Amino acid sequence: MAWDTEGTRRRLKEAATIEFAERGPDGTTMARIAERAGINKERLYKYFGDKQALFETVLRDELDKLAAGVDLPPGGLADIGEFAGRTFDYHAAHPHLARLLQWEGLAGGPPADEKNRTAHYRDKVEAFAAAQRDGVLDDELDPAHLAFLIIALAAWWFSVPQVAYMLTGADAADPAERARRRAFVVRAAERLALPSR
Amino acid sequence: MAWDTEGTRRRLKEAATIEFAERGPDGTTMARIAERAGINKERLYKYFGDKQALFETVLRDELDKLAAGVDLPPGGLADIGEFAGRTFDYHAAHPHLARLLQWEGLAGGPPADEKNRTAHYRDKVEAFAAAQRDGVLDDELDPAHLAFLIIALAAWWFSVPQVAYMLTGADAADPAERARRRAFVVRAAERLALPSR
DNA sequence: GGCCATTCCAACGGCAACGTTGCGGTTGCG
DNA sequence: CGCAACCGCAACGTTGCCGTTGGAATGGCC
Repeated sequence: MAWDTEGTRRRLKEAATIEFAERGPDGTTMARIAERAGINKERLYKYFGDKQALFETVLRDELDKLAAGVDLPPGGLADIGEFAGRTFDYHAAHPHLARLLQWEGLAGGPPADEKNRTAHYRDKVEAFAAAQRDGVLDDELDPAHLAFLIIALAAWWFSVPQVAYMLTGADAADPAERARRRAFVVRAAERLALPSR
Repeated sequence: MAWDTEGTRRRLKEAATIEFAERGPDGTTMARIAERAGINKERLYKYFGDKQALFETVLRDELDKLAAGVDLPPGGLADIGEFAGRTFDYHAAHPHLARLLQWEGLAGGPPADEKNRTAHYRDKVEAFAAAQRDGVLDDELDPAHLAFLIIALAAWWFSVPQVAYMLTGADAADPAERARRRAFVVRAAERLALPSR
């Protein structure tokens, strides 16, 4: 077998992503990550340093993927409902992310990769503000707060799934229910952000 | 000093609530809880059994307090904005609760005290449905989904505070910012749920 | 072949946490 | 008074994890 250091690194990181998302930083053990990856534990330390550093690497990577994975819809923010729907879809397809973000929020401490993320969010807020100036979004709303709550509509389902289950009585894994939830998110975003009719 | 078994029980539970909310089930140690309460660790086991049982007791208690703490506003659900605002206020005043709910959600597993909570939520959904029949809320929206997202508007801030900070650039502890956020939540709930103008 | 980087493996020391136990002292109560 | 329940304290055995280390095997490269 040829050397494949990049593959080893990737396999370790994927295993770490799954384990961290599932059990959180405290509940995860380095031994389990290595076991899942089928690679010796000692490699983890050579590649990523200690557990804290590994967690931050994982989180940063997943955030990069999110930024790359949710584009603005064709119509731009005028199609705010579709933007919210796509964010919902991304979370549904990548449940890791919401969980990692929550572990981070619960851990307290300063956010990982703060500078890049802040810059990214500033761009997003600016896009909302521009859409307001263009009149496609209601301009009476603070753009940062608005962007934050649009994300809330899409992400909250995955944040407290047990509450969603008890309220709706429906299984989140059921495609029909997921479609209903997505449609609701789309309409909610439109009612929230579009100019008053 | 007279016996005060109810007092020691309460002090242990309060300490456990703080520790669990802060560090989560995994990060919390029984010794720390006992230390915070100023009571010997051994008492914890006599009163509450093991760590898992203690966590469930704490969570159930906090949920009871929430149910008792957020009433409907005077105008009922016609004043949907105020209802959302009060939910926001409750979370701001009791940051424990949102954190405990998240730890529970992340832990997976079946929800604690499921039967009572489901019944409670069913009542809430029924109240939303009744308000729709009365025409004070838009009747095109599924009441369970609507109730869920109204909660999202109020609670999301406390779920990922690090994201709120990076997006708004404002300190959540600042009273002015909190007032702005609350006002925004009120308006958002109204736009979401009131009949189309 | 000679050299080096990568990988695996097994084991280690150190430490922190869980849950339990034994014992002596204290309080209520019949 | 006598007994049972409550409480504090210290220590215990066990388990599990972290992060490291020494050594050996393997694959690439000159």
